[in-house]
Amino acid sequence: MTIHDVECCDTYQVHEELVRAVNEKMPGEEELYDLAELFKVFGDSTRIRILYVLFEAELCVCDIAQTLGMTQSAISHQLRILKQSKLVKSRRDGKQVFYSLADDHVRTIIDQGREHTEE
Amino acid sequence: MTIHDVECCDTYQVHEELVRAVNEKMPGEEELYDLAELFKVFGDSTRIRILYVLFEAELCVCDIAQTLGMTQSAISHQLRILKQSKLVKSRRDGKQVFYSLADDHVRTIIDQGREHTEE
DNA sequence: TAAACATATGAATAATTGTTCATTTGTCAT
DNA sequence: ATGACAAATGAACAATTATTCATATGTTTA
Repeated sequence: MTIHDVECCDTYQVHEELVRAVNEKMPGEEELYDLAELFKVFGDSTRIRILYVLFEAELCVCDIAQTLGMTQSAISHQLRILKQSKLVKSRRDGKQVFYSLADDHVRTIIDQGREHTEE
Repeated sequence: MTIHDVECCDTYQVHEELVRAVNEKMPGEEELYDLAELFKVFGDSTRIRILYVLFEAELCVCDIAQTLGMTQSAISHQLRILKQSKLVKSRRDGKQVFYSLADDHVRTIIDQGREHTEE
């Protein structure tokens, strides 16, 4: 019985090895937070729809809004969140700002999610 | 100019092909909703921590609660959400209920998320 | 410089969500 | 059956969040 053992379910069990393995592989608090934040970004259907649109082409805010039938403001707010998470990048061309996917993780993550939901 | 064209950014542009491609590849409303729901589940650090614990072993509710230093009720509520999303499965053994990962999508999705956040 | 347009942003509101507390349900041992 | 323990659940509260509206910023053209 060591200090790492856990009293649980009214019986003493030797959890030492488990607790060590978990602590070893569990990301630190900050990374866990960042990870949850990232998935939160995918956890909104408006943002997912924006990403699906950007799968097809680089588009300005106005085009995205029109394609999805939402207001410019709503889309702009969501694009800011997507950009902060580095899922999309932007490029200004005159009055317009064009958005595109930042990298291929976006597709992979969404594809994995779809694989899961389709089962 | 067809009915599918979009007036946007004060100029008429031919978006017909784009709109068609988007509509073709964009999942239906229900699947988009399910997809967002799935990612929402990953969008909470408590649930991610639970999944990391289950990466190591099948555990009862009480063990998970002790390992994470949270109440049985809080963990139970979250396990219900994880189970509804088919990310974990459960097995009763006497008074205890043991939880484990439902499939390997969980690891893949979390790994992809980590890859993105670590860049 | 002024007007017009595209985008960004702040405040407000409604809706959603995680945790706690109290209680219930299910199972085992006596 | 009764008491004890593990887990599940409902209600309540605090915190977070998506959209709307109004307005500000940045860019181009006249």
